[in-house]
Amino acid sequence: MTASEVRVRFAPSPTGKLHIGGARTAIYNWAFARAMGGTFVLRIEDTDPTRSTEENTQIILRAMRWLGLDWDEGPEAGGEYGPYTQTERLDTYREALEKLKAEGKVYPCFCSKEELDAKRAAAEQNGQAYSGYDRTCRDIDPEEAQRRIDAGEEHVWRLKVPADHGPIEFEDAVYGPMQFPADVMDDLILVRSDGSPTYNFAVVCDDANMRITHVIRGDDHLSNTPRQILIYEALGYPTPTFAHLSMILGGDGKKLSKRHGATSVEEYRDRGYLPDTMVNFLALLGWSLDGETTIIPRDVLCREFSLERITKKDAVFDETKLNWMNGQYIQHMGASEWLKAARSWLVQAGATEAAIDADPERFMKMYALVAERLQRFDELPEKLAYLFWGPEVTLDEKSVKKVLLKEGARAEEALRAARDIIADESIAWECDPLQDTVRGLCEKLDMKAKFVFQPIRVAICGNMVSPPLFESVELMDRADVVARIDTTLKEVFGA
RNA sequence: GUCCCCAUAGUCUAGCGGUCAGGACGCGGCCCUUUCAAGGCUGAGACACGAGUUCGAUUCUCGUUGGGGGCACCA
Repeated sequence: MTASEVRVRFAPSPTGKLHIGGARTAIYNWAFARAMGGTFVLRIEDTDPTRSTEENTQIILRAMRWLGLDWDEGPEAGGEYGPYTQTERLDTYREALEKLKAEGKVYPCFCSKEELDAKRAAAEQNGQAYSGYDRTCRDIDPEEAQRRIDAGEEHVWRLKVPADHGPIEFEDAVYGPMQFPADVMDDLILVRSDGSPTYNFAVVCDDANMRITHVIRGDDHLSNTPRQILIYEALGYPTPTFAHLSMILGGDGKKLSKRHGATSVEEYRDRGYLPDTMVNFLALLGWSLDGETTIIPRDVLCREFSLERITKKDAVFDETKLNWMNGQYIQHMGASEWLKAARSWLVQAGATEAAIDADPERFMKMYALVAERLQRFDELPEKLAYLFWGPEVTLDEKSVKKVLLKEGARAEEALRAARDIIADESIAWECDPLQDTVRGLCEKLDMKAKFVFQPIRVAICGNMVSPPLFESVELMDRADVVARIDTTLKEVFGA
């Protein structure tokens, strides 16, 4: 490893599913690592035992894999800086604490959470700003402190922020120069009374020990950064480059939450969005290639991604555009890829697994029917169900009225003539010959194509709106199609 | 309350002192057409406001307004 190698990490806490915002953070880290020829580390931050679960960890890993965000180091992948789960790194935090104790950079604090809450509440009552911990325990005599610890008194360990510390400055790769007055930094807790590390402490230890060079994370951590820099300084570690990402908001401009509908990656997967779509779309929420290009395949993203082109502004997650983009990806994915992705939805439409396995060619032809008509795969079952009706047909009442029963139209006449063409075994059971013959029929009857094709469509597909007619017919069984027309003729016109 | 951040059409964005303020989604119209789509052409639509700096501000500075985030023994 060279000293200049880029190392980034995505560090979700397994307290829920992989959120849209988290996914984008992951994508940026991943894309940046790839673009820089660096290393992408995945780390599980499970120091909150009350909210972290193994199940959530698995859900997150699954979502990452589904998105195609492969990590070079992390759970299951291993790596020389492991383990990659915080609860397995507790000894490293203990070590760091011991080091700080030895150097007198931390002190035990015996104030209870209740006391502190009360102080905070009182300050707010009096209309005063609560300016952090009042440092009551900072000046307790070390020997007395040790006596109280030995006596088993409950305590946390706080960072002794140097009294003469000037403003904390750093250069954010997205926001530019940042400056925070040091006096607003209180002596934050590093280790809880149960001995577990707090988030800020654990992150700094891990990022330093894992040699992370660029911390790319959500905007909500911007105010945490000066605190963390204080910890880096106390520990004597070099600070990484920070890059903070603006938030992703819901349509109402508020933070994305359950109220806005789907918020997790797996929900989007279940509604029939493609991973390529999600990566492309999320990448563009706060980053642009050139301001012009909107379809950006992952290999291009991995080549061109740069921190410089990340936006500072919060972005609203607009599902309309996501739908459009997914449609674009479906349109260009090709038949065999499509069949893989569409499989479960085809089964919902009425196909059987066995039928798909027996004749994949036939099913791949269905791609042409919907390639330009699908935005999400969950639209597929309804759109293609008619292909699997066999000899049955379910007639849409409105379509029957408008197309077959419209006054003055010669729908019945056209349909009966078409029925004989379709039933004619001498005409090959293929789209073109069938379609051409029906076109000829239009001329013979001196009717506009529309008035001939639409009745046929309704009789076979049950609806005046459907994918291309004879391309569909070709994929069905001749006897079935004829049976459907006969049924329609009987139900609509009698006889 | 306090600290920090942000501000180009409904949405995602380009712009980095002089542009007809560009692209994409969505919306309207036209073309194509056996339906629906897709596609092509086309139209409407934006620099939050107010002061500066400057020959000239969307762009630089300050303020106002609006929005967002942090201020935990959560991450």
